[in-house]
Amino acid sequence: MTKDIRVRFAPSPTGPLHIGGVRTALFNYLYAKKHNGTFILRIEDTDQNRYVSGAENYIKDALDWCMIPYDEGPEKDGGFGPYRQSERKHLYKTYADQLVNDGFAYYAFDTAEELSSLRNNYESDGKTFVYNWNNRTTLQNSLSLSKEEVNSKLKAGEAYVIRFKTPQNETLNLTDEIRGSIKIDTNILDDKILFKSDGMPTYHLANIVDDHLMQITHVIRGEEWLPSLALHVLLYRSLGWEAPSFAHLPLILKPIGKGKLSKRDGDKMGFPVFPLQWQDPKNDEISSGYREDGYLPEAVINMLAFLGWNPGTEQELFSLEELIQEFDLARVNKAGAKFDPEKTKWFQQQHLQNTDTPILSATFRKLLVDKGISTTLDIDKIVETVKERAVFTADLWDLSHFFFTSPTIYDEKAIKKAWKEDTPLLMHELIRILQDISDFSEDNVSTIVKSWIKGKEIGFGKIMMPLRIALVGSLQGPDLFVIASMIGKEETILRIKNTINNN
RNA sequence: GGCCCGUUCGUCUAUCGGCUAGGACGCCAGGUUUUCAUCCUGGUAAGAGGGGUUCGAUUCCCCUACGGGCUACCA
Repeated sequence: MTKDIRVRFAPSPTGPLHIGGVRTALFNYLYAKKHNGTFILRIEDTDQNRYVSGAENYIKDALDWCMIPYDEGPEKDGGFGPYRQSERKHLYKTYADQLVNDGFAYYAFDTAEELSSLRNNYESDGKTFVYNWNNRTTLQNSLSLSKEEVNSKLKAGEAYVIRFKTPQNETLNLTDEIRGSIKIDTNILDDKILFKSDGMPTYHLANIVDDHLMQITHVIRGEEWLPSLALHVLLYRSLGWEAPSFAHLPLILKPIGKGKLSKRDGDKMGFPVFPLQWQDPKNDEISSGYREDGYLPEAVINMLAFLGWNPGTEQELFSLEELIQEFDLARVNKAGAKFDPEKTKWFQQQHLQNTDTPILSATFRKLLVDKGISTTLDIDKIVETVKERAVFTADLWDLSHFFFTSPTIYDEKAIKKAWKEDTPLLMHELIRILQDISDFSEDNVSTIVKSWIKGKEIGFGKIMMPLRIALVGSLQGPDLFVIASMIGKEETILRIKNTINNN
């Protein structure tokens, strides 16, 4: 029996999850589900200074809205909890100590100030300070100090960190599922801090310990972690553990300009970078979200899936189920992908068209209630006739308001174009024709009005355009006879009269 | 600066040595819709540059250029 696949999404609650994070979660989820595995949410809250309240709930809500539920996570224990690193605090020290005892790590007493002034000195010389084999014996640590000195410092309660003692003169042959093999010379690595002086582990230690304890088989994360891969693999080895497989996802880049997509880009460039709207607890600033902007989660995940992955066929529209079926790490690209708001809109439009009318009607009914509109009209039919020109559900109102309310303002350009001197006379004549129609079904009205126009030997536009202005208020919208039939004879005639009086 | 990763139409991408380089978004044109949108049809547009390897390179290797990431007691 092969080992069960277990993957994890491990965000840190420092703010709202942005779409890059959602994509990482999605790929983990797709991989897990494709292989009947387990998808785990782990909250990496080891940095107390950057903790933002509400962020964890945001992450959960976002995953929920995006339809990527986790099998294990906070409040959802699968036997590997707890799932917040702050609640696992007691675990990490043991492993840090083990590494020290086994000679793979050491205590360091250099203060943050000392190190930062060292960095500044190096920088002014045009060099970069790296804490590693090259200078570790000249700094304040258990490698340079005598055993007695170290013990007395420790006993005195002096602040210390635990650093990894990177092995020397070794070429590591690392494997990434997406990029293949990567060779790294250990001499260029620095002695990363594993355990901070505040008693918390750094990402590097906590991550390895938790992935091991939680029996993670595949680590799928963003490319920004690629430089840490060597350290992580070394850590597994030093702890005597088998390392999982690694896959580093290409980054999502800004649509225009340079660099990776950042949290600030969204509202600056006019599109959301967050799945859900977010209000910053510090300054109450609001950042827009895909959900609030009217996007369907189906569209968002479809778009996200295609940022860095493709099925190799020409199919672009996918349901979640289909994505699970087709997903394959081997088909993930290596290069970063620029985010495209236009294509995102297209995905949305396509998914909205693929949404069944009753589902759209349900949200539309709520929208009507919010607008204080009560109606006896057939909402399903209205949605059906108007749907094909909508991109967002909110568009439904703009495309159908004239079914519910008479026009009060008329589009100026439309009037100029279609409301001529002889129009009022023709409209009065039309009213008389309409008055005599007893069966006001769209087919019947259409037949009668059209034959009347033909009989008059004038262009259709002479009648149809003014009529459209009367019923809609502008030269837009679906078939006129559908509208007339739905609002009924009286309302139709009333609107024509109103228009005559107003123009 | 150092290290690592990457590089096909403007953008997302297909191609796993044989290419008239395919699709999608966008854009442009035409058609349908006596309106608008949708929709349909067509068009536009690409292998960063230079060396190899090979009968043959977009595909393999090297160099350069460019892009991206990392370089914190942040993740």
